[in-house]
Amino acid sequence: MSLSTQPYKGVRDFYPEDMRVQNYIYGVWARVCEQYGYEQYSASVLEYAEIYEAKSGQEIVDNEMYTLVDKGDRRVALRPEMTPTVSRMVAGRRQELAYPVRWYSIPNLLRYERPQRGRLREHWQLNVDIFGVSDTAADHEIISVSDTIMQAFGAKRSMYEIQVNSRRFINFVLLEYLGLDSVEAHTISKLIDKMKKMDRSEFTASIEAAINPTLREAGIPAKLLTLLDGNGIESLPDDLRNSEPFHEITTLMGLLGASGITNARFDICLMRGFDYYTGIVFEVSDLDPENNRAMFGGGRYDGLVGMFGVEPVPTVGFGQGDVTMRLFLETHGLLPAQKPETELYVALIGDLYLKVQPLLAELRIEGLNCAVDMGNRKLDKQMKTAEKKGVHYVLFVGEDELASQQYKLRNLKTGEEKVLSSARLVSTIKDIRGK
RNA sequence: GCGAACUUAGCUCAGUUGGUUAGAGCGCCGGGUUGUGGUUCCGGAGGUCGUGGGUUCGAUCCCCAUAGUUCGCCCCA
Repeated sequence: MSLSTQPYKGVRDFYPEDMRVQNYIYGVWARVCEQYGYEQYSASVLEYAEIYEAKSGQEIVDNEMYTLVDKGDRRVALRPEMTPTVSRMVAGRRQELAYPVRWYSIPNLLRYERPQRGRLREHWQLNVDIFGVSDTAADHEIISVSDTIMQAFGAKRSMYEIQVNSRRFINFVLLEYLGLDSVEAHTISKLIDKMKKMDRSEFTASIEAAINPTLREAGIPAKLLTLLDGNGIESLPDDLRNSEPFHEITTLMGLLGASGITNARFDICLMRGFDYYTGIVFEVSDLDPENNRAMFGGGRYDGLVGMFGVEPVPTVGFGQGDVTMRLFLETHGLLPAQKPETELYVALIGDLYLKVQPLLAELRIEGLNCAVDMGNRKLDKQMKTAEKKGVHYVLFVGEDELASQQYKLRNLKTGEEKVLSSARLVSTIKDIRGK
């Protein structure tokens, strides 16, 4: 039987050219996070299955989680998200950490799903969280980080939009303002979440069906629909706009405006999938009609750390997946060409593998990444290899060059050749690096 | 988990209304005599037509199953 060369369903192989793109994305993520003072952490892909059962969306736990039983009968999961892990880690050291704790990580996450465009079974997801701050400033900083990341990737404000809402506000609207009970409110919030995908009559009917007859006759469904159809803060009734739960939205929008984030807007229909959000939620969407989708998002989840039996720690965070980010960059032509790490390919004229070693060592100590050809091959083959690898420079080394210590350097892009000493060679390539 | 489309060479795809040795372009390998690639010329390798069954004298083509990919639902990054 011959083995398949395909990777497991829904996961990717990263060949060197793919890895360059991944590293570019990870690099932008890490740089922006560190600019804001976030520190990197990591953890194992294996977790006790229980920690997801308390708080992740039930759908994920029931149908999409990779679980196994180990030899000690422990129920183990391959993590489907990072938030429970980081909450566990913070809970474990809650007394010794210096708050506010600002942490980021780029873990791989696994979910047993049907693979589709922008959605695989394994992806790498930037997770950025700030712990210990109840103030809206933390919500503002988290959204600023995600916006700065978009800017760092070269996105224009016309390419994406940031929707903002608040779970606390939505609960106030559904429970206090409309008078629903908590079961109805939960059903309604799930319906609102998929409103844009349903057709209008189906949505209206579902809303009516989810509300008890007394309230239905009191005109509550119509009141709700009017709210949902409203556009932005201005269309909200005064008693909602002036309500206490809405204050944090007003404050947050003010902070975002002051930061020059002009493409943020309040959206009463934004819900987010996870049940653990307790306050502000936000989502970043691609505005390109070719790729019109929610790319990533996050929000406040003040209750999660407390699930580990300790005092609660207020938290805001977001997660951004590599697959959707890459789709965004490709859709908008923002992915820069990636250069290979190897800068110099050393072609040997004659059986000089041993004799060239001192030169290679010198070049490497000086900081050049150089690969040497092997097997005493014909020169045209050696050059073809360099060209195919995308290496920009070839250095020709034969007996004469080793004797004179003057080497011929060829720029494969331009065809230009120079005869240089090793020191000049190093400075020549270093000069061009930045360009 | 549900519905649909697709799967022919390394890649992108033709093709056979079921019939002897299945094609193209690009790529790959070798050569054009010994120190120069990306252009050009010559030659070559490579496919049990996704896999497993069935129908048939005969299947890459028809039927069934299965795997993978893609699209939608669900859910979400």
